[in-house]
Amino acid sequence: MVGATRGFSRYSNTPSGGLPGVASVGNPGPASPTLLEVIRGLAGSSVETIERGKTIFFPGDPAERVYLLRRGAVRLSRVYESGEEITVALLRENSLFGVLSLLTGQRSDRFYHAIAFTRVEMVTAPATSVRRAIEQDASVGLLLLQGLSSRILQTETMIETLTHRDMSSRLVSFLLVLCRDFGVPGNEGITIDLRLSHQAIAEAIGSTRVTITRLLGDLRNDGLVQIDRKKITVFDPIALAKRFS
Amino acid sequence: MVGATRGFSRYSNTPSGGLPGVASVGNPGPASPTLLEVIRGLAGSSVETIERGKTIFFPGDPAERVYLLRRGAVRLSRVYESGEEITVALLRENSLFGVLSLLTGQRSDRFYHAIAFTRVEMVTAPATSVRRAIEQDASVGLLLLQGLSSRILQTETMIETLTHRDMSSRLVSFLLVLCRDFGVPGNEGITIDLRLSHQAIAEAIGSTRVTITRLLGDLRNDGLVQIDRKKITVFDPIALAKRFS
DNA sequence: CGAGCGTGTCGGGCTGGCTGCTGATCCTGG
DNA sequence: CCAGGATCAGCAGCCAGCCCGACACGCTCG
Repeated sequence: MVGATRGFSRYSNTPSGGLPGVASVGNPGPASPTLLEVIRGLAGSSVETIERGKTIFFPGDPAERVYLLRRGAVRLSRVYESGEEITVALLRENSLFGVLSLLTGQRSDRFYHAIAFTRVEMVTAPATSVRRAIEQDASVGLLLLQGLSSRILQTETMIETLTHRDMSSRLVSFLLVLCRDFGVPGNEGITIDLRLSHQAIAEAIGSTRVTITRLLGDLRNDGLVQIDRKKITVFDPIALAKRFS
Repeated sequence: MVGATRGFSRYSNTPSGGLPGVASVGNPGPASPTLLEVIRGLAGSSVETIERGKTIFFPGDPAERVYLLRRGAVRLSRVYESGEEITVALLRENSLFGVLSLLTGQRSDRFYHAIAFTRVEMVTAPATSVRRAIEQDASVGLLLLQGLSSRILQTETMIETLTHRDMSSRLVSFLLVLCRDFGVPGNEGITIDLRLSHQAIAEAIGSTRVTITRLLGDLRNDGLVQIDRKKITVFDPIALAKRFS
């Protein structure tokens, strides 16, 4: 009951995928340029294509560029010496990342590992150019601000997901987040446009591969989701949301 | 071993409390104004003092103001119909919140509950004024951007905390975060300047009151922390970090 | 076509959530 | 300043959810 309302409101608030007003960061209006266009126009900017699985930056690399994801998904993760790896964020299109470099002028190094989770197209520019551009054209600052606000809201949603006590709720909540960020509507539900291994899901929600296999199996047996070649289709997000315990 | 290095590096990176360059958002230099001064100067801004436990905004309230926390701590939480409440963020001084209102012009409502966790002093201004100010003076945009970047890093640290699988690690990690954000050094360690009930901790890390009581008791018995009138003192953060499992 | 990764399954063991209760501490109003 | 209520802390016992380790099978991509 509780969970149902919870999940329902989350989903129903996002008919076009996103928190109210959040998804549309990239198109502030017909007249003004988009964030993408702005960044592409900066000194030292470049457009890059990265293959699935390749690293964008390593922990320890100097943080001097800002990135805007144009197409695909990027995984930000923390790697431990044990080899264990946890996912801190799965970035969707139009997400801004590498913002560490925007902080006070002093040098700092990346502490996350950014890898292309799918084939990725992104635009990148030196932080110094970005700062200069803001000083010259205030609307750039506003665009960036909107981009970052959107990131904060996404991250907070993820925190909500992670504070669920039982894994089943966590998984369901995570799937709904993925629908919001990576879902493409089809005639039999929403398909999450990512090739997700159970291991990858486990690393994102703090569980283990075996548990994810079991829980996903349960959801499938109950006719709530379908999995085909690592792509998950959620038949009915509202029904799925009822699975909150 | 793994955990030791992990915790150590986190703490040793933050001698003055904060990620590198993160804490100093409020003072970009002697010449330029601080974010605080800027916001206070905006049309429609006000300085407010809120007593511990009072609400700053409710879910459902229209999101039209931006807040900068000047003194004290604010808890952002999600309330469910069951009465259960989870903490999405514990904001420290100089944190910017209410950023939802900065997103695209369209109306939107708050979906979190913001309450004063301690007695709070904050500065607030209408989002429209903020937007106008950015257009007039680009350095305002830069300051806000730094504020938000800092928030993102904090939030991501919290996600890291929450993906630890065992509660003991989660608690330890959370205590270290609190030391970073609310710690005041004393002659026998770092004291977290918040009156935290076990329930409050549980709501922040997705556990239960009873478990927190037990784990905190263990830490105390092992001489790692001390608790006096709900204030927690961490004797040696580095030793505490060794408690990661 | 073979190697490697990903998926599905089983059992054993333990962590941690849940319930119920008691005593301590804090807060408030008379 | 005290009394009484409310919140908080601590303890124990029960039970299940989930981690761990191990193994077999299937898919996929070189």
